[in-house]
Amino acid sequence: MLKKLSAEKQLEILEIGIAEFAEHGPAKANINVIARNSGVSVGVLYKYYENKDALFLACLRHALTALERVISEVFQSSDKMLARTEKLIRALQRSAKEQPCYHILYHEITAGSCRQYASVFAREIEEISAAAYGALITQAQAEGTLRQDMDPRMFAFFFDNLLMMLQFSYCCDYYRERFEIYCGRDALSDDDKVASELLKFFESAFTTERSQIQHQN
Amino acid sequence: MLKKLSAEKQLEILEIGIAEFAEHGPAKANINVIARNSGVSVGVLYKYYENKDALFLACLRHALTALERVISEVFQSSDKMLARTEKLIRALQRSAKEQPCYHILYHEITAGSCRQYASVFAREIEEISAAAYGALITQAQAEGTLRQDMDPRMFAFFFDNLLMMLQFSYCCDYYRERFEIYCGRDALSDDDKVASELLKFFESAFTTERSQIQHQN
Amino acid sequence: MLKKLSAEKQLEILEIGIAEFAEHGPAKANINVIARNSGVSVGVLYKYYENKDALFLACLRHALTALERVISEVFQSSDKMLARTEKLIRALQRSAKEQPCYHILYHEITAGSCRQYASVFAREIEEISAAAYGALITQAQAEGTLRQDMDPRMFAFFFDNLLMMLQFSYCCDYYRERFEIYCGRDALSDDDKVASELLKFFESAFTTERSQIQHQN
Amino acid sequence: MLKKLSAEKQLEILEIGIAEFAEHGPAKANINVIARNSGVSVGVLYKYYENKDALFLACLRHALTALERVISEVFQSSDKMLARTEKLIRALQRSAKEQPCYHILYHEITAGSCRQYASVFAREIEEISAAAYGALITQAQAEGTLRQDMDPRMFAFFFDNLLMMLQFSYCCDYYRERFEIYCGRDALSDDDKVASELLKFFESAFTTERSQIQHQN
DNA sequence: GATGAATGAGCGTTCATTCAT
DNA sequence: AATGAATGAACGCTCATTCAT
Repeated sequence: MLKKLSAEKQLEILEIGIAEFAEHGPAKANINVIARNSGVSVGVLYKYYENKDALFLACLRHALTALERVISEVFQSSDKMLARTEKLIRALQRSAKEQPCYHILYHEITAGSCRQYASVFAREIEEISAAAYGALITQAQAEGTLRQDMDPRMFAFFFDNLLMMLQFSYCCDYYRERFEIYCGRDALSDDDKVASELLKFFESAFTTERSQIQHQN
Repeated sequence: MLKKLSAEKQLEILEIGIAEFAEHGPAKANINVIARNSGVSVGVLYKYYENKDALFLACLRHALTALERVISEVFQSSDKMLARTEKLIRALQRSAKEQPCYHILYHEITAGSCRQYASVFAREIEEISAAAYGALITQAQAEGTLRQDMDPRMFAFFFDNLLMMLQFSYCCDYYRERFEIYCGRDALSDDDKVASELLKFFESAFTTERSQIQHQN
Repeated sequence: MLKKLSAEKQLEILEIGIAEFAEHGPAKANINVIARNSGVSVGVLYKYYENKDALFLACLRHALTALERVISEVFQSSDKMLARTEKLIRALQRSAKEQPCYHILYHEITAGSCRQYASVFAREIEEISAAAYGALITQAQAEGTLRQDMDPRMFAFFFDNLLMMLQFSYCCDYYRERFEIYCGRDALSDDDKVASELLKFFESAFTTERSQIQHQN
Repeated sequence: MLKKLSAEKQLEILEIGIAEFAEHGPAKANINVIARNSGVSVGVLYKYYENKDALFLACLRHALTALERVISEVFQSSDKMLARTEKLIRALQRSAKEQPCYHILYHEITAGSCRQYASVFAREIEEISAAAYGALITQAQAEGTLRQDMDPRMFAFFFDNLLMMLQFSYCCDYYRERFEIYCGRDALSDDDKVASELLKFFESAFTTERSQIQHQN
């Protein structure tokens, strides 16, 4: 369906759309505003996207693709679990600050206004990371670098929960505010501190069992 | 706010409102539907609540008060850290299943459509739990039941992150779907398993440091 | 669904609607104009009629009911065929001049823009008159006041064709123009002449057969 | 009007336009669809036709010219009134089945959406046939093959009314449905029956007067 | 000249809010 | 005070028309 609109224009529409949808949510976002801000007419929007919903989904997909790229880059490396985790944390911190709207939009799918897409998108998005994390963790357990006594899938789940909350804490208004309340006004800027603290939190979870066994002896 | 409507009616309005706002999100929720379902006229709604926003906030406050009660009940006890954590997990599991809309509404504040209330509500809601968790953790560190090498506020933050994600995973469509993807179709019903796994994850974080020091030796 | 709007207001909306739909056709008729001209808000229109289509159908039904009344009044009488036909012609002439829009709307159903309702409305409207005319004609044949050698249904069909064209010729712009071209500028005002000529045309069709048989002898 | 487009292309545009206008009515017909289906750009359409209206009128004129040809072919012959009438009926039946859209378009001018062209087109189209029929009838009366006691113009009018309704009954959805209701499901296919019955109806009108005089004696 | 992407006025429809009863 | 009918601004979407290429 996309044909002639210059690639940059297409991208601009998506970027503007992402900003609008992220700012007001899919329900309150205004198609006419997106058109105006993109410097195109509504007609163009409707030439390329069947309706508001379709445009929203296109914005979403664009944002998610970018986020996936961030994650998958980290997964290219052959680092050990902890090193990789640190890279992941750093990448999310950077990305959430550089492209907050992408992460906000990701968060938006979890809200009620997107209820209709919930199951479709959950499968599309989370299945990938669930599999990646699950595999990583199973492998780590096999190598003995991760405690043996936890369900790897649940471990992956808690692991990703912390990462999701981390990214949202850098860009979603409410979570950012909460972040400051919990960790102090500087938390948002002191990425090193946050990264190292989260890493410590993870680290213990990774390695405790053996030590606990020692401890019990 | 006037005071003539019977207490039950007021409550009913709030309950119905919570259901409607939770189902459709604040933007798409329909005031006229709330009135009809509550068995009152829109006129009454506007007598008691200045506008849709005000009604939403009232519903929100009602839901949050109930959630706070759940938490604070757990905090009444003088249990040790781990025991208390388990109680918290169990309470959240139960509450998220019994009153999903309350939790959904809580989640809704974090979405873009509520951007305007973000900072106000974050303070109102999170300051309490942040303080409670922070105090608990500081105390636990003092007592030696919690590792010393972590920032207590950050620790509280990660701790609460996991609990928030837990509650959302039981009632918000997207998170529930994701929960199943990560942990399997039975995760939603096997509360014991989830509770024990999350507890293990926490436990290690609580106690690792000493053992790691041992480990380093 | 109709509940509180005063009966007169309801009627006014229908009348204004009929005028608007008759003037511009269903596709070009403007809901906001109908609302404005009726002295109500669009909201009211949409409270009583689900959408433009539903309003159009309501207008149509209103007009058709009035037209049916005109016809059925003529059919109350126990006149002979010819007398009744004359009454019918006169009634249609009068009605088409007094309430042109009703007839125009009836004509509108036959146009392409109403294609979707064609079969439903044809059954609803024409079945009644087809049956009435058919019965009348069969009876007339039995009584010997009508030629025997014609299919009564086809006879009824041609009979009604002439009456339909007659009514349209008094109110639909094109047909009126055509009427004048065929019959002269005065035709539109000289109802007596038109009635008597049409009657003569019918009369011969009613009674020819016997005489033709005589003729053939 | 420019003259560069190949004659075939011009014709194709008109044919496609006729189909589109006939199917959806002038108001809902879509210029862009006509362009696409014709294999030309909208730009070309607007080069040759000032606007949608002009294109519609061109389609109309094309359709009407074809219909006139059908009629005028019948009028070439030097048949007697009845024979000629039969030929006319047959020609209309055939044409209405072979090129339904042409007849549908003709019918469309009579609808409200074409109100603006009513008088112009009525003159253009009906004056010719009115004159032809009028002359024919006057001549027939002079020859004594037609009853003397009727206004020839009115006679021509009723005569044409029946023919118009006949052609519409073969192609316009509503009229076709009505045709079946009046004359049975087979009427549409049994052209012979319809032609003969209509001819009988006419025949009597042509010749009644004398026989009635005889009858009165 | 031909193209068809782009335009944007215009309309159908919704629903938060008001106010006459 | 309570009602709920009525309001009308606002927004999604269409498509006749234009114009840069």
